Amino acid sequence: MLNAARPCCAILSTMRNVDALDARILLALDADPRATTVALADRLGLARNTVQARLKRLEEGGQLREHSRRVAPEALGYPLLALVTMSISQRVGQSTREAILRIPEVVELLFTTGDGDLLARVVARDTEDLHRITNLLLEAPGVVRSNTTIVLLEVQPFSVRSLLERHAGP
Amino acid sequence: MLNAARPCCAILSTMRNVDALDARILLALDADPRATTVALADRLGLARNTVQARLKRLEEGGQLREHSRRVAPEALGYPLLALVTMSISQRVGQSTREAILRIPEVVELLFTTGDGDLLARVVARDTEDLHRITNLLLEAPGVVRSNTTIVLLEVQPFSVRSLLERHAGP
DNA sequence: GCCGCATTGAGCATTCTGCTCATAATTCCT
DNA sequence: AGGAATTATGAGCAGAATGCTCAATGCGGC
Repeated sequence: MLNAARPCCAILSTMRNVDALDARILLALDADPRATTVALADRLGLARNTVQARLKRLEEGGQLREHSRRVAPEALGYPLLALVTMSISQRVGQSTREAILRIPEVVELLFTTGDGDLLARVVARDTEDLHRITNLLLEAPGVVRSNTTIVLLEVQPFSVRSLLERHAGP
Repeated sequence: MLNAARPCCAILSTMRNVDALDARILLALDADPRATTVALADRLGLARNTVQARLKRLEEGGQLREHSRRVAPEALGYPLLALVTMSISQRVGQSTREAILRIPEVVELLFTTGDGDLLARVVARDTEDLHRITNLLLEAPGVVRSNTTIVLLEVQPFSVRSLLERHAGP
């Protein structure tokens, strides 16, 4: 898991983009994730073989990410969501990120521009739990400053449906 | 889609938490998202009926979110990822969030504590595209200030696998 | 016009699903 | 400990889906 890091753009070269048909299939899957290939083909007016081949390509081609993306952290007992920006003092080696990624409550970790160098998305059981986790973060080698922002409301949880809809065409 | 907003905690009351067995099933699904129920049952040493019932409950109980969470925006032609924090001047009504959510490139929208009131996760085709989108955001009613941070590297893309592993027990 | 690529339709053996029911095994409550 | 409720298991069965192959049919680029 520690070497899951990847530059945002390097993928583009290897990764074949999804076209309008792929987008339509993914949207149909969005409406009913457990739909069978046949059901999707019916709904979209496509041949079963087409949907089957497309889906296989999407899964094998890396356009689809891991399934745990769909699991709601609340359901695991972590109703609190926070964003922690951190500044790194020294040249950041593997050690810093490894230390941070060893914390299970860190569900996402990004290098960013701007005032902070690192942004961690953290889930917690409650505020006390969050305090414990931010302390853990500050103990990671090279982390000199941290700033915690609590998420009050997920107005729109992560979703690329709007992009898919645009991609799917009219 | 506009009314997908939900308080972080209200769910907990309705939502039955996933237990260790659920977590193991979800982890197995993570390893092979297209695995059949029978295959999962075999791998986990469970009865087919058990896995079938559990999965049905997870899907129907809201513990699993939409499928498009798994789609990589890069594959749709949006290699750039940015975080835009915004300050809201007036009492923010529906109009502000609706205006923002009408922008397809906004893939996530959060109300937060701290210096900004709103945080938008935005994907873009390139920096010029990002500039266009941030201007769109500033045109939304009530948005007075914005601060854009570019994501340089996704060290760890969103994943709750570590939480699942802890939940699954030893 | 020709070639490569994707879609389509068909067929077939195997596997899976959805469903029900009855029987253990667990957990929870008193 | 006793008993009840929930959960897991095993079996069975008709119908449906899958994985696979092959041949035919578009469709765009050169």
